[in-house]
Amino acid sequence: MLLIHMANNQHDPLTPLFTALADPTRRAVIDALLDGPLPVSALAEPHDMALPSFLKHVDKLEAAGVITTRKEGRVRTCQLCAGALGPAETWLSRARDRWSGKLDRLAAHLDATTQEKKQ
Amino acid sequence: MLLIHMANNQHDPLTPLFTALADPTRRAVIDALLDGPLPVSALAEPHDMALPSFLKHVDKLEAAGVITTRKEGRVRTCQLCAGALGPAETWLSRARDRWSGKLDRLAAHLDATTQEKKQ
DNA sequence: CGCATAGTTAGCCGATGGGGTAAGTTTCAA
DNA sequence: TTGAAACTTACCCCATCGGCTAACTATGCG
Repeated sequence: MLLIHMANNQHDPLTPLFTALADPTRRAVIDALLDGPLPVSALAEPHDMALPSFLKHVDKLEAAGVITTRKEGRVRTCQLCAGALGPAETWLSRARDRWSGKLDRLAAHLDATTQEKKQ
Repeated sequence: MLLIHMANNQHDPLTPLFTALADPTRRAVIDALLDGPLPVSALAEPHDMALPSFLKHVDKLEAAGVITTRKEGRVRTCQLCAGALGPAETWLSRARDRWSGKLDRLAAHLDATTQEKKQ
């Protein structure tokens, strides 16, 4: 089936993307980076967590393509990837569109039924 | 800190929501339900998976508040909850807004700098 | 040089995730 | 009343997740 094929497709960006978003720490990191690039230590500071634990989140965000990092000297600076969240937003808005379309068709059907009964 | 407090907050709907979306099988279920309610067996049919395994996905979608189910006789019918995906879409669109706002401010700053150099 | 800073690597831990089987329950229909 | 259909429950399996500590590397600074 089509859906299954798509789901098994290696190029599906949605699973790692939604997985990246499914953690409060990682969402907070994204949130912090919306104001501009930051080094790992600055990102980690508000989180009551050991650095290696925090680094796993950073690595996961990078693996999901949500952020990029570059190292200058000792400092690893993290930056959001423009448009990285797009596929997630697109999937959700398409779902909403199909859903409201279905509600419209339901309304149309009810109208038609009402018309029939009036006849 | 504010972010930390929000993250620990029990009422955060985003983590279960994004978690629900972070699996291709569950996204396919949502997709199927966009055309209207369906019984579990009909939902499960296209997926090459044992029913108890599939049921776990249904349960997780229900726990995340994405779907509701009601049982009539032997048949458990699943239905999307209207607006359930809203918080996810809202979070993403707010992120996009802040991101583009930041780009606007950057552009403004570059403009100002250019003006200064011209003086 | 010597020491602090900023990451990194390696490995441990308990919990959860996504799959499976086997067997039980409830309902419908012949 | 018997049997199939449609779940449901109870368990097992192994991989991954999200946290930890300890020890290591590499860079900047006085």
